[in-house]
Amino acid sequence: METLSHSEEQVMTALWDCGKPATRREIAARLPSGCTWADSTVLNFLLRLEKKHFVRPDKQGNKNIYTPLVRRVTYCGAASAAHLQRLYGGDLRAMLGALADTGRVSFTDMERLARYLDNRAAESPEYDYD
Amino acid sequence: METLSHSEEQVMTALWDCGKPATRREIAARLPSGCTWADSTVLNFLLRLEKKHFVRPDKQGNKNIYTPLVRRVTYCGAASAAHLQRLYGGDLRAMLGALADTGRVSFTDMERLARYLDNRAAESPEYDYD
DNA sequence: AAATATCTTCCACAAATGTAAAATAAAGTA
DNA sequence: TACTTTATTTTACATTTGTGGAAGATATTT
Repeated sequence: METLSHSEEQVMTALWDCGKPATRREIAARLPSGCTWADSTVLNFLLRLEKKHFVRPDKQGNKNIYTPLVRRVTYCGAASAAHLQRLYGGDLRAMLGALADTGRVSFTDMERLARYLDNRAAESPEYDYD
Repeated sequence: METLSHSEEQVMTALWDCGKPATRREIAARLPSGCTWADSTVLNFLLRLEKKHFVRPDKQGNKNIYTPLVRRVTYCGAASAAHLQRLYGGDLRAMLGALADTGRVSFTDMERLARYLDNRAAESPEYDYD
């Protein structure tokens, strides 16, 4: 799969967050609060995402409605797998440990996660492929 | 913290993997197997890492011995937190789900992880900061 | 010492990225 | 219809990244 820059990822994330095809204004509204990009900057990223076949713009009058062409879980899964490989050699526990140490992922989060994984384990034998 | 490019991250990862200060040859030997970088490419990345204060080269005769100046867990934790925020709005479960769906992280891995988290929860009350 | 092999640093250059102004087009409005 | 607003597309340009050759410095061998 084609790769995205961090900025492009943020725009895709905003679009995915919209939950349905969206205009550039709706997308911009979902960008992280601190974001100060000019209108044309956002539009330009959308152009580049179109070139990379990540979105399709549909003309509605003079406006564009953007539809994601890649599923979030597909792209993000691949990106996270690459990240995991590059930084931790694929060791998931190492990543979780590093995240915990930042303090930005709390013990409570981890606990919830553990419960989630336990459930997933119990209910989803289809993931047993190794 | 200063940010690194993917290539620079790979070089840092290789250095961290060495477990101790290392020469550029030792570092290069730890790069992912498929890597075809020319010698001067690796050296150049090390130069850039030096500019960014991620490594310190100590001359040993004409050779350089490179020492990491940033702890792996520090950099990787921050990088992963940023990744998590950018792609999943900070939702760790979403990331784990996406990873599981790639098939590159197996159910067994997840199970092991769940046990690890449970233990961490039991043994490390110092992580209870929220 | 001369020749040879190693190392590192400097330079170069194309491609990608971040950022946005200028140009163009379409739509709404006085 | 002429003016104003809003959208999109083009173009621009500095910075960073990926990649490695050329040049300079040090050591090793004959």
